[in-house]
Amino acid sequence: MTIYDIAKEAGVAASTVSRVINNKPGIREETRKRVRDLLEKYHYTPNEAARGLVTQSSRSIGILIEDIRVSHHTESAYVIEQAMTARGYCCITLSTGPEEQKKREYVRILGQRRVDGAILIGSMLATEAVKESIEKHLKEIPVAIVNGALDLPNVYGVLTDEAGGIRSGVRLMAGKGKRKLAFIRDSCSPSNLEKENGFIAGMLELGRKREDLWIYRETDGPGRACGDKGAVKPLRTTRESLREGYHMALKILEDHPDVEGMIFSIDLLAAGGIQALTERGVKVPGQVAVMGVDNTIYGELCSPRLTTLDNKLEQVSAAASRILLDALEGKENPQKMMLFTDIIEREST
Amino acid sequence: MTIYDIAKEAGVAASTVSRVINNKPGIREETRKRVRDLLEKYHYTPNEAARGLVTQSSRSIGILIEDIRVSHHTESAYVIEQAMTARGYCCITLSTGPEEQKKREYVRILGQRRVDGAILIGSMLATEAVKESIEKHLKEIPVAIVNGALDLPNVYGVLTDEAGGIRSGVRLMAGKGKRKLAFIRDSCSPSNLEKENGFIAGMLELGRKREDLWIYRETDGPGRACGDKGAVKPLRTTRESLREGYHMALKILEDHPDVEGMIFSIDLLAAGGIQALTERGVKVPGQVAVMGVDNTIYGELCSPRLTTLDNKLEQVSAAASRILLDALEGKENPQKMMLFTDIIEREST
DNA sequence: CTGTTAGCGCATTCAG
DNA sequence: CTGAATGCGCTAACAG
Repeated sequence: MTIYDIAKEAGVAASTVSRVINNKPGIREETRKRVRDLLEKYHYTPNEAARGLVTQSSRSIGILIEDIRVSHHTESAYVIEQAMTARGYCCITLSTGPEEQKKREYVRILGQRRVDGAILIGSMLATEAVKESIEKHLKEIPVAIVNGALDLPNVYGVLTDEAGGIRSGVRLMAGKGKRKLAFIRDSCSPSNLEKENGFIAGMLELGRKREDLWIYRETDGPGRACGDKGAVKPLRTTRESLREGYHMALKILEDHPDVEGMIFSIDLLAAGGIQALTERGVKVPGQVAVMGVDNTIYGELCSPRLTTLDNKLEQVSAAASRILLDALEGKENPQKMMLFTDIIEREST
Repeated sequence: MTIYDIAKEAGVAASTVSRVINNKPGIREETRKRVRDLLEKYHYTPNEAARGLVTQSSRSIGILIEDIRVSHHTESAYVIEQAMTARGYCCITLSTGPEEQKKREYVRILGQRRVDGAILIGSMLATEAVKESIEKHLKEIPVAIVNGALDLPNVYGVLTDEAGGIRSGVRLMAGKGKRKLAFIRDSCSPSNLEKENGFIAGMLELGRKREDLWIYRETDGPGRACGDKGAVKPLRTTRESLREGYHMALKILEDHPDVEGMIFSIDLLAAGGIQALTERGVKVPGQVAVMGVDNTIYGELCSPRLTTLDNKLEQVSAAASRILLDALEGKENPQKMMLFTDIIEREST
């Protein structure tokens, strides 16, 4: 069913049908009704591809996400999708996985679909490979990054002060007499490196020496340094993260039996850590205080309930959506902005 | 950058460029190389909209999901997206929300985008409104439903035996001497009604009378019966579900202090229930056994760890993807199939 | 107020 | 082996 079929049956020209569909003025009410009735009768819906070809706009935006199963990324995608759908845009969501080559390829696919704009969720997507691919394939359209930034004229970055937040976390623990702290992070995303920097800054403030800090990076496997080109890390499921946190906590307990606090880069790791500590009979927070990041539901499920750094992902996502929509309408915004984090204090500190 | 631009610079016709792009035979290797180099030079990527217009295929499939934030739906979307992307299909994912009108509309949007196939995630999408909309807008393409079914010639349903699973759960509890059981469900999705039926069947087996069963349906709000047309339930966040489980457990404890077991329709509610029981000093599972459904990570986070009905969502999703891909290639499959559930027994029973 | 014409970018005939 | 012509379904000038 095309506008020509409708036009023929209505006894008008295709352009008239088009005008009716798009609510353009200058059609006699009688004609309009006749066409409308046929449209309804055949459940006609315009072909977006054809429409996009002539209007040079797909009315769609692309969302790139490293792993759709990570709950805080999903929350972000939800906020963005709601905002975009409300404005008539369709969202093409692609899970890239951790491989740089795939990230590159998926940026290209968005270009191929001629999306009107794109949003990248998570700092793991703010890589050199992605940057190059954006320059090649998404040069003409606005791109926003949630919790990341890339130095390109058409790319907007919305960040949060995670470093400052973690430093506050260190102070919080220190204020409770916990000064022997460990920091544990999973991947080496820019965001996690920021958190690590915050930890270092906080510990330096406490008078600790840089080389004595207890910083645990997740095992990247043998012979693969973090940031190694071509290092293909498989995607980790939530269950694996939980277990990883569990083992990390045990390892720290072994290395430093006098540890007084653990700050994990994400809630899920922290939840695993709490499970390990509890199982070992270590009191949380009496003996060891624990803190996570992201303010996810995981922190409310474990017991004791987890103190966490709320990095305002929802607000960041909303900001990124708004900035993208603004850009789509020609409105300008600063290329880079930062929101501030909050510590949600619960029972684990 | 179009094939014409490339063609002009290469000194060939557009059709030659098209042949090179699509790896068609019958081009001199020399010409092919010349064109390839230009394609590479300009980072050319064919316009999918134009291509789709002539090939009558968008190489995309639509995914409808009620709420992308619900973790087991997201897991499902992930599996599907992986399967589809591997075959060169793009996924257009839309969160419908609970309103029937929106579900209807989003089916139409998929039609408008001329998706080659569609997958609906969750039994909440197997409604009359969706059925009508599919008949209007997706009549020609294959549709698969994850954990649901709809009686339409082009719609495939993949279900799990949740009723049987819950009945087994009842037996499991009875086997441990817990015979005074309550069932609690959140929404009135077909899937939840199935679970309720399983509970009823199990309790009847235990010799209980149908009218004496302790079945708690979530408060739909004043004056809104479950299944009420036009009842607009707001989407509930995971946090609200957790709290709801908490309050439900308290209410049951009040109504029936002698309760010995609680079966919740989803893990998250059960996790909230466990929190309430623990807070009240009720031993789990000593005094009250608890069970959830979905085998999500939530069940591994709460303590004691939750016994749950694994409804094999991942397998169901994989099956739905495969069936859709088969249909896209003209291969036939039964219209309706069922997988079987397993109980994962942990500490709460 | 409505019809005619052209063209969006591409794949696919059919000639040559 | 390659080019010219056609049309996918639609919108947007431009006429009338």
